[in-house]
Amino acid sequence: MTRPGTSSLAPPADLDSAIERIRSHGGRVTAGKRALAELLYAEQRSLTADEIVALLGDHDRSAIYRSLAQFEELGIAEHLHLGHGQAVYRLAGLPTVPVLCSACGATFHINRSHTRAFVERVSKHTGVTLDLTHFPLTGTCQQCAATIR
Amino acid sequence: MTRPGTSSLAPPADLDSAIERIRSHGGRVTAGKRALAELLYAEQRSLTADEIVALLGDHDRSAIYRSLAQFEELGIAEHLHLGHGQAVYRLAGLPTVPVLCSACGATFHINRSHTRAFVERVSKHTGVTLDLTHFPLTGTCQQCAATIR
DNA sequence: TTCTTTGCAAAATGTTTGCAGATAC
DNA sequence: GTATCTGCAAACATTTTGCAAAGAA
Repeated sequence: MTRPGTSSLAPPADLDSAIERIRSHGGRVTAGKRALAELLYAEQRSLTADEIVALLGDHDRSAIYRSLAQFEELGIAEHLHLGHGQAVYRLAGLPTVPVLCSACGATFHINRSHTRAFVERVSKHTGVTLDLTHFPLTGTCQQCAATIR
Repeated sequence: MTRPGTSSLAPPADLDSAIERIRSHGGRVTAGKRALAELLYAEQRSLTADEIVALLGDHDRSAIYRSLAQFEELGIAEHLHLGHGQAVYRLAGLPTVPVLCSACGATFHINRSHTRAFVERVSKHTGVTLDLTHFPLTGTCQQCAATIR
């Protein structure tokens, strides 16, 4: 299975370290991979494969998927599944937890600080170490909550 | 978009109420739907479409998907996405939150009581009303945590 | 009888794979 | 020079859709 969080490497500090990491692990730094890495560092947010294709312009999808897979192995990027449809990709180790609004479909982020006590409680009571960054949480955003009732 | 938690109906108390709900909303109670509902009530857990097909025996997949969709509209069932690949389906309103172990791939459940304070905190600070039952959380189970290090 | 549902086949969606030529190192 | 990468086409896995026949109320 393709598992999130498979890489044991710490997220690289910046774009240059990421590029260097590709090379030092036997990968070739191609124009496509460099553009992809630059995009992820520039955006600092979750992007669907479609968005990546659109933002990169003339690039092959399968090459992008392969580059993203390599980035994940190298601890540079990670992907999340938003449920129905597409996954999203982003830099590894961002300090936020993605939340999908089940009413309007928008994705937003809450700071990881909110999750700490919860993660500790679950760990203490159940032995399970949660990692809330690999799948989005689901909820209703403020606007939608207001609209619905 | 196919949204989780779309139904505003409370989960039916038992199988008979579920059956009655189908009928009272203009649905026909067929042998297939009855078998599916019985299965969900008997198992009280998340099942993949494959498992459902296997457990029900000779049933058409598209009919099962359509029945599950109807059950969701009626507030009888809900589905979750475990990421790569298949979704899982289960009765609506179960008092547990699914957790996917990112190391071994197993799905288990933690009691909803653990999530209450967290949900309140996020609501207060961000305005977002989390619903943690519609997507699994991700983490590492006790065995895997022990094995890995 | 009427409207819903089934079963089958085909489409749709998002991702993965095989392979030959191009490219980084 | 050689192993990795790209681009293309085809495969894949899961879910959805169209339609005619079957079935529930």
